[in-house]
Amino acid sequence: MFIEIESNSDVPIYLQLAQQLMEGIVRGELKPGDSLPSVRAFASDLGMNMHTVNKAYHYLEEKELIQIVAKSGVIIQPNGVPKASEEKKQKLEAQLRPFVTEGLVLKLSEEELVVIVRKLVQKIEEGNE
Amino acid sequence: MFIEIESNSDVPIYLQLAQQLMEGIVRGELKPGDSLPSVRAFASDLGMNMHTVNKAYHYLEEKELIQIVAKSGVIIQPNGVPKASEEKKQKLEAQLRPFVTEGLVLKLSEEELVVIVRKLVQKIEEGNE
DNA sequence: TGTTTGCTCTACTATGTATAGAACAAATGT
DNA sequence: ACATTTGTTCTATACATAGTAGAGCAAACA
Repeated sequence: MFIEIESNSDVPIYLQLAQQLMEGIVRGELKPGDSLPSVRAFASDLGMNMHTVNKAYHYLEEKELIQIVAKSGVIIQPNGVPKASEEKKQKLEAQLRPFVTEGLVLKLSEEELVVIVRKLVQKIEEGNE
Repeated sequence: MFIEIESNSDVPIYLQLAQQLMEGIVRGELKPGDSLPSVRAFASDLGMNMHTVNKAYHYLEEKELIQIVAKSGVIIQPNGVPKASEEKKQKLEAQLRPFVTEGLVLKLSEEELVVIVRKLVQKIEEGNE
């Protein structure tokens, strides 16, 4: 599991970390039950602060993707991630809306937008870029 | 053109405003050459600060969707919006990536994600919700 | 000529991000 | 049993963004 953080990005580094861990889960590099590094060890590895890793972990815990066991460690959700509820799908749709709007205003067609999504799915599942 | 701002949203209100104006452009409610309200009048209408409207306008100007003519007013890009360059498409793809990841980690299939995007295109073009 | 326009300036508050160091109590490893 | 490691909690600092507020400017407009 290779983590790359862009310190110049406008995306907070705790979110970059969380997102890359999510991609690891999608790819199966991180399997249910796998343990993640301690906040101190991970922070040291990545050259960031303990609290920043902690924030990423809690972000993933809120999404029920990992389990944080106090004074013990952090593991990937052992039972696997349940499929998105209708509510979560709607939240995702709402979050997606501004970007679809941006595409449309830049004269991209529905098909072009679909192609972008399909390409992204491939990239994420294969671990490209 | 109806604008609705959610003050409880985690999306900054200047962005909410800019996004809804973009949807207006997509729908053709705002046509090239149309003028937008002055920052003061709009702010008064929407119950927000002049500077917040100003920020939304400059956000849209950076995207070349409107033209701000100092001491005169603001108009929708008169020549229409040029189609997205390859660079802009890639930027959009990068912005979309975390949300596609989120969908995949919640066990949504590629097809389900595509359906969400198609639904969104319809909603935005028809002005639903 | 008086009003409206976007622009600029300072100012203040609130929130989020990131880092830093310290201490705590429970789980873990030996 | 003991020392280490664990996530948690606390205080602190620094910086950026968001939002509001009020004032003044010079040019465009009617």
